[in-house]
Amino acid sequence: MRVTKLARAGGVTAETVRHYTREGLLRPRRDPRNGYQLYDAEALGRLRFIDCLRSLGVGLPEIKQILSWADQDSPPVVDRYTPLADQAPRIRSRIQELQAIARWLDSTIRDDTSEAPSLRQLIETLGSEKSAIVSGHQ
Amino acid sequence: MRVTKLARAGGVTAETVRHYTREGLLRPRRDPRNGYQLYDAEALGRLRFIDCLRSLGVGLPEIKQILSWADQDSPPVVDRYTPLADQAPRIRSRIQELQAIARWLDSTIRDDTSEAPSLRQLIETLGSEKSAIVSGHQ
DNA sequence: GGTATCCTTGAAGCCCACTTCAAGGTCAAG
DNA sequence: CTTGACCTTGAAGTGGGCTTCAAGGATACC
Repeated sequence: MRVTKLARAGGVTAETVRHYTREGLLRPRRDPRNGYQLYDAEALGRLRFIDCLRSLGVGLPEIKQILSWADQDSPPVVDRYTPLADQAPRIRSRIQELQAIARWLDSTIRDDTSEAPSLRQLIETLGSEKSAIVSGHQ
Repeated sequence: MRVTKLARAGGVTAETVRHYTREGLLRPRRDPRNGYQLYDAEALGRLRFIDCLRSLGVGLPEIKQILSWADQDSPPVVDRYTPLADQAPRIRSRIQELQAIARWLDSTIRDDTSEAPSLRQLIETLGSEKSAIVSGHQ
């Protein structure tokens, strides 16, 4: 598929896909007839992977490195040293928090009787999940 | 608690907390003796809430508005019109994807026998989750 | 065969969430 | 009573991830 199609499938703009491609995070085939960039199914996986890591605050250069490990199916030993490893607890609490938000959205959106919890209550919940004390920055 | 303590609890830098405070997303009490900003437990919830929305690409002004609704416990009718509402599907697929990554990390980190799935396989998974076709940008 | 939509490139520009700076005041420990 | 770790402010600076621009070719539709 071409750039716009991939972009739509991945929920980003075509410009973003081009950007990742220029930066070498995506490596499309070329259509020899016109020089168009052609992305396969794996590219969508990469794109989603990139988007997830970005959402965790990982920078493009670091992501590029991780992807290059994937490309060469590098030794698992190295994997343990990945920037991902120390992200693990952060990812887990992020999941918890997003789930809390998703649950809240569910009840708020489809509960016409307005028996749903208030936004204030959701926020209170987020403050008291055991998972919060995950160092991270600095 | 004071700024640094909140920052650590929330997994961000003190500067970030100050920034949010300047922008009006957090509204701490003041210690009348010295002018220090004092944050209560709810502030942690707000901070985590902000961080989650940021990770979904929501901008600070929009988040500020959402928080102001929480402050005045605004009518649930309005809630349906929130920028959050159309984020719902995106949040759900993001959860799926993060879970896939977390599972992969689990098996990779603690599986010394290196029977764990490869990074390549994880990425493949991310490309074929039904959840991917969530419009989003632009 | 026009015209609207897509594609290419590198370079330049922009946005905005933070960071840093500068110039101080507070506080606890020793 | 000094050292070091914290806190305050507004203003200015930075970084990086996109976006846009400019100039041009390909494709697709009617």
